[in-house]
Amino acid sequence: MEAARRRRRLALAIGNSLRELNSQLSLLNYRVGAQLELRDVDLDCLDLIDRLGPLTPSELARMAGLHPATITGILDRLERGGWIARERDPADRRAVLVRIVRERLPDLLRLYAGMNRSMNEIYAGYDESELEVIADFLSRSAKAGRSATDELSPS
Amino acid sequence: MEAARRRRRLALAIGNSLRELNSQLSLLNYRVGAQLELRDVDLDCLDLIDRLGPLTPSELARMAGLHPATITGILDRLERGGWIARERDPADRRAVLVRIVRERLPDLLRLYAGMNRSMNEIYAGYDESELEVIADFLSRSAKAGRSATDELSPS
DNA sequence: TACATATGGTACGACTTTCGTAGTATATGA
DNA sequence: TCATATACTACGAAAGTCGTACCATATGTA
Repeated sequence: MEAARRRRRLALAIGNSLRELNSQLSLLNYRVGAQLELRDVDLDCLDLIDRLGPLTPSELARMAGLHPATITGILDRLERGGWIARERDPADRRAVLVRIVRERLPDLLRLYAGMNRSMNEIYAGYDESELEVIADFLSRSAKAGRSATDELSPS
Repeated sequence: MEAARRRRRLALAIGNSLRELNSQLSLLNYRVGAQLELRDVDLDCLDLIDRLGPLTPSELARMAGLHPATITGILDRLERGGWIARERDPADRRAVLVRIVRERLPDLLRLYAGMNRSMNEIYAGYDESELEVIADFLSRSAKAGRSATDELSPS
């Protein structure tokens, strides 16, 4: 069947692009981190803190798959740079709540400005239904990534 | 304009999914690396070696944005695990050519099997023209990532 | 050819990061 | 009230990173 072969070829192309995109975004994060004197794992954590709101170091450790003591070091660096703040949890005074310092965010976004501009240009080339297909695909893929990761972890 | 707002919302959703996908794939790589007693940077390099064929440590250092001496350590780990082989370049006997050991690849792919299965299920939900849109989008995004990274590097 | 200079890779050592363990503070349950 | 569990971090050992130096080889010049 000719159609099946075309589909296989497309799936392969998607997989390769996904791999390369992942590789490029990792490298971009690495470079951004270097500019800010942060490690890429620091930026990963900062992203999680931004997306998942104020959370405790333990939760962050679980989400990032890192040892709690490692998180301490990462938070030390992020705090020293003024990217996050550590606050006591009023409900549980053993716990610490990590929150992002929003005033500092523009300094980070500035470094992603080039990427954002390019992405906006790319969006402009698609009509609304195509954008919906893309959004849907990415959302499903992210979910697939989450499941695959969970399967691998011995938790 | 209603349409413009819908487009903005879709662009935002795509950006968020992309961010989360990147985060998830990084985490997946990290977990896969842990299973193989490799660092995630090792896997990044292995991926580059796989995609860009046999290359020298210097080229790899440039592609990965790492110090040449760091590459030595990474290659040592990869070689010790049997993932790559170092060979003298017949054309330039100072140089070393790093090539991937294909026989060892299944051990790596096995760990990505869950992700691959999920992705295949996702592909199955789209028709051919939709897959083309997705492939095109990802390819452009990867290229955008490459440009954005190059802009940030002081090379 | 002979020599100076440039380049590729790695060994070495200083510095940093990571993570297992232990310790302190607080919470929970009997 | 006391025992136990949990949250976080300090500390130290082990590993990773990277600037420098070094050796081998290549390239350019006389």
